[in-house]
Amino acid sequence: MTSALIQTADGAFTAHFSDSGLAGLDFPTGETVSRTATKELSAQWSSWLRLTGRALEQALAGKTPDRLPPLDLSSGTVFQRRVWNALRKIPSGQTKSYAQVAQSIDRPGAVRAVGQACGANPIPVVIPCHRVLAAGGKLGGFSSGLDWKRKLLTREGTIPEPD
DNA sequence: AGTTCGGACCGTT
DNA sequence: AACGGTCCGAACT
Repeated sequence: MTSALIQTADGAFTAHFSDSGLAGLDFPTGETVSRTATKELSAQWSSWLRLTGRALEQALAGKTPDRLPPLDLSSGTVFQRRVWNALRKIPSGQTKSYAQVAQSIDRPGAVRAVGQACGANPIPVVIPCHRVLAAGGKLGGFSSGLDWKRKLLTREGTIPEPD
């Protein structure tokens, strides 16, 4: 497992890689993060890092990444992975409510649990947890800050309701 | 139209 | 046993 910084116009994201792929992505924070120098990364990791960087840039621009590194979602429970998979099927420019996501994975009653699972998403932006809104088009929550949620949605052409 | 409240729902710690 | 990135209906303002 290693971590590396990805510079973007929106700040420095931190990507975490396991042996099987991209395992985590952190929003920019002020803190300095321990990282492995890019030149020391294995060929595999630096290749994934490039793919992640490209994908992230595109996603931040509101586009759908044309290619992704392999994702390592093994940290999640079965239920969570099911939710995350459902999230990946929401195209840019579209949104779903927590209830709709719950239905799409055949657990109509697990609305709140879906919310939890979204919050546990290890790879935000790339796995578009921001495209899930509360009922009635209201913004709902976002663990890493509603500003991000608004910003991402706006770039995708989705006009978020004021509140 | 907007708000507040209460209960029901389900996976996770 | 308690907590959520929820939802819905009821009862208010």
